[in-house]
Amino acid sequence: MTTSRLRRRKLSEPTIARLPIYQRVVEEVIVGGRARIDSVELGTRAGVTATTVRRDLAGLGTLGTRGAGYDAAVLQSCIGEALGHDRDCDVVVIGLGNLGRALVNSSGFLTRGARLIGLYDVDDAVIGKVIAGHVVQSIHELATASVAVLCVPASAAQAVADRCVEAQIHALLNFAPQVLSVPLGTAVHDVDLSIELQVLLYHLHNGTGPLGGGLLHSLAVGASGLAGSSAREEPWR
Amino acid sequence: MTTSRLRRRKLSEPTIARLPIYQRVVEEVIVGGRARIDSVELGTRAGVTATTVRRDLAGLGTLGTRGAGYDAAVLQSCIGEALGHDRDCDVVVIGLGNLGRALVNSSGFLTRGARLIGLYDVDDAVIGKVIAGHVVQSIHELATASVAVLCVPASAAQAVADRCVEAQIHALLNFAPQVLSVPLGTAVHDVDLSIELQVLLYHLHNGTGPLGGGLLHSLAVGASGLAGSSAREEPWR
DNA sequence: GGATGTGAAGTAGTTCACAGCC
DNA sequence: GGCTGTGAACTACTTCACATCC
Repeated sequence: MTTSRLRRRKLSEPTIARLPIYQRVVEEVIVGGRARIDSVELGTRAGVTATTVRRDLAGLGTLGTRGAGYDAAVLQSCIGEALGHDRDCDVVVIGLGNLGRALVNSSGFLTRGARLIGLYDVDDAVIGKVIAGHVVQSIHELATASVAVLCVPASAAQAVADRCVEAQIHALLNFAPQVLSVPLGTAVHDVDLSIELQVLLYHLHNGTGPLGGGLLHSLAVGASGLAGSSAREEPWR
Repeated sequence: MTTSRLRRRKLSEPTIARLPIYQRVVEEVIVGGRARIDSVELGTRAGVTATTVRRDLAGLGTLGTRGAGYDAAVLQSCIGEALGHDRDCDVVVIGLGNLGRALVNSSGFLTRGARLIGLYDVDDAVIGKVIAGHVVQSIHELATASVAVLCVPASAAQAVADRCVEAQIHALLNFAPQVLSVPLGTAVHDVDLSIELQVLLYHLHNGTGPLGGGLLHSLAVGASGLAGSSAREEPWR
C-alpha cells in the first residue's frame, strides 16, 4: 500500500476527535462513486474550516496532491490506520438498558476497529436475551477485554468499574454521570450526555449562539473537551 | 437579594461544559449534609485541577470566601443561574428508538432547565405509545419549542431538521452522525457518540492514552510514558 | 493559617498568508 | 490556474505563583 509517506506525528486531541468525522465523509464520497476530495469540501461536510482539515491531515503524512486535493482511498486508508482500524479491539458492553441497546445496535458505533465480544448486565430479566447477535450474560461472568463500555446507572458505576479492573480490563468508556476511581494504569473516558443539552441551553439563554452574528455550529464530543465552537466562520455554504 | 457578587463575564466554552459537572458534585455535597466545599475537593471530584475550578467559578462572580472555600448553596444557585436553570426551556425529543428512550428516561438529562413538552416519531408502531409520561405523536404534528433533540437515523436527520425549522424550532441537539444544513439563526449542536470510542481506541493503540492526558474527566490518569525524555517526574499531585 | 482570586507565564490550537508543487 | 503544506501570527485555555482577604 501507499504507506510510504506516513509520518505519524503526535496528534492533538481535537485532531483525533475530528478524524472519525473525516473518515465518515470520505466514505460517503467513495460510496458516491468519486475518487477525490479537496480540503474545502471535506471541511464543509465535516463542519470545520479547510485550513483545519489540511493541518489535521498533514499530521498523518503527506497525503494530498497539490493542485488536485486528496485521493479518497488514500485518506480512508491512512485515517483508518491512524485510528487503529487495522487491528480490532475486543469490546464488551455492560448494562443493556436503552442506552446500551442503542449503542450496540447503532450502525457507526462498534463497526470500525472494535469487535464486540460480550454483553453483560445484572438484571435477570435481561440476562439470557439475545441483543445484536450476542447473549447477555451475568456481570459475574465478565471476561477480559480491551475496552468496557459502561451503560449502567450512576449508582452502579463504581461497582462495575471495580469488576472491570478485576477482570483485567484497562480501558473504560463511562456513560454514567459519575467520576470513577480506578487504579493507575486504567484509562477512563467519560461521556456525559446531559452536558450537551446544558451547553446548548446556556447558549440559548445568553444569545451566544445564533444571535452572535453567525451560525453556531459546534461539534461536541461529550465530556472530552473538544468544544471547538467558535461561531466565526460559517462552514457550510 | 445579595446579587452583588454576580459578575457574569463571558464564559469560555470549556468552562461552560464543566459547570454541569461542578453542579452535580455540589449537589452530592449538599445531599451529603455538608455546607461548604473547597476548590481542591471540587476539582478532585470533578476531574480537573483546583486552579481550573477557581478560574471557572471566578468567571461567575466572587462566590468563595478566602480561607474557607465555597458555600455549597451559593454555588448551586449561581451555577444554576449561569446555566439558565431559573427558567425552563421547552424541549421536544424526535425519534424514540433506544437512544431517544434512553435520554428521556435518564435521570439527569431533562431535569434542570429543560421541560419536556413532546415526543415525536415517524414509526406507526411507536406513535401513540406513552413514554416517560408523554404520548408519542407523529412528526407531522410537531409543535414549536425552544430545543429539539434529534435521535433519528442519519438518513432521516436532514428531513427532520427541515421539519424543525418549519416549526420555528431554532436550536437542535443532533445525535445523528450527519452534518445538518440549516438557515442562519438556527443553532445546531452535534453529538457523535461513536467518536468517543474511536478516541479511546486511538489512545489505546498509541499508548498515549491511558493518560487521558488533558481530557476533561481524567481523574483516572494512568502513567504512561509519554516517551519524552524529559517527562520523568509525574507532577500530578 | 488557609483558601480564594488573578496577573503573568506557559502551552495548545486555530487561522492567516503564502511558498511550493501539480 | 488550483490546491496542498506550513512558518508565523494570533487566539484560547491552562497552570504558576502570589497578593489578598477571612
